[in-house]
Amino acid sequence: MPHRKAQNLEIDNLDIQILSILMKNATTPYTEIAKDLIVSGGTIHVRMKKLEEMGVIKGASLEVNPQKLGFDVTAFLGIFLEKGSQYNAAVEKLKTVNEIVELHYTTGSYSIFAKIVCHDTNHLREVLNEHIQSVPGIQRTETFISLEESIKRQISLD
Amino acid sequence: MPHRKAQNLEIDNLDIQILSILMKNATTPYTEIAKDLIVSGGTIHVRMKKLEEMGVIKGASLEVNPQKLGFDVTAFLGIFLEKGSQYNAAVEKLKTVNEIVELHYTTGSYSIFAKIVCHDTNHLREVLNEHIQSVPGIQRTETFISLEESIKRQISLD
DNA sequence: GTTGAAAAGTGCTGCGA
DNA sequence: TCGCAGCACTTTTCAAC
Repeated sequence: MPHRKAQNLEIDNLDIQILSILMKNATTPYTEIAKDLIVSGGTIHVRMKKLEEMGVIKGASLEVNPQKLGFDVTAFLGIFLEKGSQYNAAVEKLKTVNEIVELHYTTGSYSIFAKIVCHDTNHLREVLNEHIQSVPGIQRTETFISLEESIKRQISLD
Repeated sequence: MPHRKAQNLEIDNLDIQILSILMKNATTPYTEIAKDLIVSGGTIHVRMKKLEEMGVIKGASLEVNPQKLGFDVTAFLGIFLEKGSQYNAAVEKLKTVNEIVELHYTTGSYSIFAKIVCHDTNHLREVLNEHIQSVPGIQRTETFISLEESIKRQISLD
């Protein structure tokens, strides 16, 4: 097996600054970032490639406004499992429920914590009754409907 | 005031298909989308501009892996307020807490529901004690630490 | 509203320091 | 390892359908 190509796998201050700019606006041109940070465009490119290889960058995604697309109800679900060992099987079932956008295995009162986006309250009730509470192992759920999303942002690297 | 420029402000099937592709990978070139949907590149551009003006598209953001940047602890907080009327004042204070990435005004047991990302459990405790529980109007909080994020995706438009 | 091509700008790949 | 310059590609614009 050949020796792995030596390369710097640490994240330095320049990397952090690049990420910080792109996390606010992923469409910022490399040339503009380069100008701001007083380095060449090629350097930005090399750093981005390194960060991608390291797995720091998972990709870029388009942020849409769900309400404008007819998704008016965002809710959080606390899910109780009969036994913790049923987690993996339950998650596999829940992955097929498209309305679930986020799902965590958590400490505290609930076993599973999920975020769900639906068209309206009827749609929410339908998903809860027909697709979630029917999953084997799921005992009961508690629903928290979001009336207002006041903060939505990325982690700050500063 | 001049007459507003007439333009189609409805979202049709083509718009949905464009959004669907870009929500999976925001870096897909317009030319490739155009080829897939059998329209010209110019059309994709016009539609995207319309969707931006309509506020359907909020922007594009880089997805990073928080763990690789030293953020190992994700948690959800259920926050109890003394009075619901203190919501706005409390949110203003909480906006200054950088570790909070998402905050909702919810129905159910809690008044406020927040998602928080920290370096480690000590950092989490510090933020809770010093920056959150000290906010006027906040009575107490319940913490759910995420041990595993099993689902993280966007809403499906299909 | 859509098309197709031209113009402007960006991303990528060597070579040199 | 970084910076510069040329090439390939994408985005953007615009006249015409």
